[in-house]
Amino acid sequence: MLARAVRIFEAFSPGETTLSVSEISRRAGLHISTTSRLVAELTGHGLLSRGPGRTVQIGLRLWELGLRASPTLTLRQVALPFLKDLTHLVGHHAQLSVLEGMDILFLERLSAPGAVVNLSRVAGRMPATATAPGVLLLAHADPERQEEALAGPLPTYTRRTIGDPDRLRSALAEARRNGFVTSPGWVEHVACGLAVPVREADGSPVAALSVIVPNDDRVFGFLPALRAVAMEIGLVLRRAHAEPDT
Amino acid sequence: MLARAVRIFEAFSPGETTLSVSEISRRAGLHISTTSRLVAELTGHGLLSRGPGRTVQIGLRLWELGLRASPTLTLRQVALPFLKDLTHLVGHHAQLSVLEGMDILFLERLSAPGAVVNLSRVAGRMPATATAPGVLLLAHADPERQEEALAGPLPTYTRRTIGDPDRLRSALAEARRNGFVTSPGWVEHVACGLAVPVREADGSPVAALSVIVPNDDRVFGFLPALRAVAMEIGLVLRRAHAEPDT
DNA sequence: CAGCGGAGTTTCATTCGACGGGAGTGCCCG
DNA sequence: CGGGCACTCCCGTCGAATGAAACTCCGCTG
Repeated sequence: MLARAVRIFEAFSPGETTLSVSEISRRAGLHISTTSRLVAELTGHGLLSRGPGRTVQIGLRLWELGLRASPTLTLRQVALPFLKDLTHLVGHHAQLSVLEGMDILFLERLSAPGAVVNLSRVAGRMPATATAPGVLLLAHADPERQEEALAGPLPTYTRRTIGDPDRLRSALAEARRNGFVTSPGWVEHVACGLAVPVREADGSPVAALSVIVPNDDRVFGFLPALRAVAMEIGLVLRRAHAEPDT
Repeated sequence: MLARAVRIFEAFSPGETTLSVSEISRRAGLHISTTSRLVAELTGHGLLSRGPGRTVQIGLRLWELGLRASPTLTLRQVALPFLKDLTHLVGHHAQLSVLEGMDILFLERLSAPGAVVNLSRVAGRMPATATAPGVLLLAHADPERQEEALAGPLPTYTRRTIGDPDRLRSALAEARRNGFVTSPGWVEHVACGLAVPVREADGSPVAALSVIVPNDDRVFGFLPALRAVAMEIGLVLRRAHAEPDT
């Protein structure tokens, strides 16, 4: 069954890339014989692969399929050089992310040496309401999704993370008004995020461009540059959309 | 069934990232009602997603799962800054690839503006025997895999691509002797590949580092730099392997 | 060295869910 | 307006997934 296979994949987390069969069966809540059989089958398709000893890891084929045809690829490809420049400019982290359910999903993240702490990872998730790009994208999402966020739990990292619905509501309104979001100390006391939207041809935000910098009063100084880069990425994106490939 | 789901994923190619349900059913050779049901189910899991109109595309979740825990991620992450430098140095393309079956699979590819033509893509495949990194990695693979390559068909791009087993055999031997492979005009007449191995702690090559440059007599001039970079990637890789994460 | 226990795979009867024919729905185009 | 197409839904049949249990292969321990 398909759902079981997905459960198996989800047993792997960014921290633990290799697991044993019994470990998988425990995490996925599957019978061990089922797990064994499914792992064998998935391995046959290259979606999983066996490492040294009895370990199992995600297979190259899954990576290949996921990357090959995803609409994400274009976005990432287009944004990469801009992110590079941005990283140099701010001297810390630059990241590109999209909204997935109630989480923010990081498509790409570049860091300069000696940058402030940053919990995000490429292909990693964080609760949308706890991050600058998350609040920004949520502010432009369907009203129903916003309601869901307001109704749901609001996980916090520090005392400054948005913890109650009222504060979230005003943060969303402010995000729409300003066109950007800052997250001073939301995740780490010493760090501050700054996020702006990357817009498609129709004006709807498809992704967030953000930087993580030290949490001091120089944060807003990066805003103009960030906006300019986001605008440019949008431009190139629309051009790439019009005439695919190269 | 699982095999069917994989067939569906494989219906998507790098060129065509969005398909209709009937198109998928045709390519995957599945009954349309089966396809419809499976697509719906896969969409539910986020492995596929529906675009505008009735189009279907690869879902973000597949990308996420594939990227999140793959051993590839470390390799790519480590190599990325080195590839960037290399791209600047040679002024054309730099790529990182691994051997998958009889194909070479490109993990990362960076290009300088105005570079020579290059058919490769990130997450794309090419026949191993037709490329420099492919022949290099094949030369260090199990003997049985080499035999399979020698026995199998040898697809060619130009008249200079390796087309017969004898030439392949001597190319493999030469690759082992030299520790590098050049591919003058194998894929495009005007371009030449140059590939060296990236080695693990035990000395076995895990990937190939290669550049694509114009097909003239300056090709060998890049060899020392390429070797130095490959060595350094291997070094960092071993360190990252010893103490995971950061 | 025998005996234990945990991990993994294989076997097999049961049953559950996938399959695909066919009907139904909405859409485009003549 | 009516035929054709793309897609989804429904449902009886049947095949394939499931999980208990048996079996194998370790490494440990008394």
